[in-house]
Amino acid sequence: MPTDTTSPRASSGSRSLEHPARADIRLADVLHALADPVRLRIVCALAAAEGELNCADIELPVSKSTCTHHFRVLREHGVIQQLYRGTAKMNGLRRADLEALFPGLIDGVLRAAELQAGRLGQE
Amino acid sequence: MPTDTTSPRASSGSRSLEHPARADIRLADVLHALADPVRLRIVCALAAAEGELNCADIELPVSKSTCTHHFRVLREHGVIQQLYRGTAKMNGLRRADLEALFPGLIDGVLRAAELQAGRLGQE
DNA sequence: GCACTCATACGATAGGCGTCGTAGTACGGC
DNA sequence: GCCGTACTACGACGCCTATCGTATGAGTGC
Repeated sequence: MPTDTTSPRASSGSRSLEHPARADIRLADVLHALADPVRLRIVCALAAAEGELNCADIELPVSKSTCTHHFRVLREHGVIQQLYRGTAKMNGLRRADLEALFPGLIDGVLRAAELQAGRLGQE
Repeated sequence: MPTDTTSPRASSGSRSLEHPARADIRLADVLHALADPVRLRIVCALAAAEGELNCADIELPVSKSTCTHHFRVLREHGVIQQLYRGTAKMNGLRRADLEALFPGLIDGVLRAAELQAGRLGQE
């Protein structure tokens, strides 16, 4: 990054990432973000954790690069928030924003995912 | 249809279309089906109509072919049901199936779509 | 300072999807 | 029987996306 000489304090765990504002989150985008099995799994894990999770804390059947890609999709579509903390990147659901925009939607999806997992698991 | 001599009553509105069984409907597929603005519009219109709608009864900003494509996606992913009635094809939401599989999900999505429409409309 | 780890960026690839136009098929009415 | 209407099938096009491997940057600990 040759041109970035303007921010000398870019370190100390504050490499910041772009997130859409609450008002810019679109339903179709959120649904699209949730429509991938891998991402659905990520969201379920984050919801279950209730707190923040390291990227590597979620076991996924894809490579590291692909994992990064999915996290980015979720972030850019307003589903999760990410921030750096030292060497790790913590991820969390944007529950409050999503609930404000689409009340009940996320819980419905999470519940549906659980139900389906149970159904498919024991059949 | 040269080989179809087995069903003498194939007319009278019974060209039948393939629908997935309730047990074969997957959450990710449903979300994917709903993740397109055009399809979201179709689903909202069908939900508002409460009954069955002709394909052409829903105004869409796409060509006829594309329209057919979107209806097919919705049907093959288990979101709507379609059946021929004479020259027209009637469409209806598979509310009961979806509600049984993913309780509250569809209503959540529909409500979210309404809220967003209101928000975007008057801003 | 150096090595290690975490995560990213970039390039490449293959497949899917949304879009359209055109040609074709099924029904119903004249 | 013929035509108009409603929808479909098929092929094409461009874009987006999921996937990967490799190279790179940021931070931690020795």
